[in-house]
Amino acid sequence: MPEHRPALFFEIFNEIGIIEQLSRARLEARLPNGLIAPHFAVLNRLVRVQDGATPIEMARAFQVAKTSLTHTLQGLEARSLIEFRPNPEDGRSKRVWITDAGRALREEVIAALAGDFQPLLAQLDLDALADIRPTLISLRQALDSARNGT
Amino acid sequence: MPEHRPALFFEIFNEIGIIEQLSRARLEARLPNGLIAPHFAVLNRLVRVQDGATPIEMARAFQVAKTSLTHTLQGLEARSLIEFRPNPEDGRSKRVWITDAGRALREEVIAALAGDFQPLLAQLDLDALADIRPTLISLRQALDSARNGT
DNA sequence: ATATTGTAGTTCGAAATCGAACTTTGGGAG
DNA sequence: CTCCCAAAGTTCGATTTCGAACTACAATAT
Repeated sequence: MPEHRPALFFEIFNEIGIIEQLSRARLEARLPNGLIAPHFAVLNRLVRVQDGATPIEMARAFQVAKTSLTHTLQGLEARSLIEFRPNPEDGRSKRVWITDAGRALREEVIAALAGDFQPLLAQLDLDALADIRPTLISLRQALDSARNGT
Repeated sequence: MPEHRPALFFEIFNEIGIIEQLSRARLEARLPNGLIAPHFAVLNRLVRVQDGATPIEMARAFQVAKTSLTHTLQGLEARSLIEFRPNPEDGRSKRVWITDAGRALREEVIAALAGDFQPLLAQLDLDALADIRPTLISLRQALDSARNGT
């Protein structure tokens, strides 16, 4: 059987797809009203990576169309979870800042999720979970760099 | 620092989310016209798991709303990649069968993807990739069973 | 200086997804 | 047999996502 290797890729990507779907469903179950995963991803990135980022930077980081991000940001701004300020260095662009309400919401959601994941700790081998992290990072980097032609 | 563990979950889910996005983009780059990942997922399941499955079975397997699957199946049927037949055992339901054209398309896409992933083989440790498979399966199962109250 | 080309962001129309409501059929309870 | 509730699937309206076209500003070339 010469084609074991492609099958491995498919199986891994298949499992990853299912896990993504289930974990996203859990996240969205903890978000209020009309907020979904992409809204949370924006708040999270502003806190963890860069507050004051431009929309185009985030669209590239998330690999989504910039029009999709426009819509997501409008939803967050309408709820006063972020605010826009002009970019003094470039008249074309804005910068996005998280508000106190945005920070508070993010904290609440993370606390709720930590509780949700508590039962999983009993079922899972945490060392094994920690062990797969470097391989996932390598896989992500390989997919990401190949996208740019490396 | 008492809160290392939740952070591990978040990092893992974050990497998995990015990998899912990048791999989905690669798949969709190989699909014709108006077909996207969910269409391919249906063809794949009919071949690998069960040809002649009912729509409701697939909706549950994919964890999507049944209305979404209705729409996906309509797109596949319009292109003659699947066909519906009545279910003799239950007048309410249909059964879904893949056509020869559907099988052929799936084969072509898989062959193209195998070529796309070829360069990744050089960058990745395949043994490490094989090693994370059982842990991913455990994680998926833990998320899945907890959904049903286990 | 001025013209050309490129970039940030929005608007618009099409397709995808979902929840709610509805239709049709199955499976009991009496 | 009839009535009632559950399940399979569709339709409908709202939200999300995307690509194409557009506006406004920046950067570069000549």
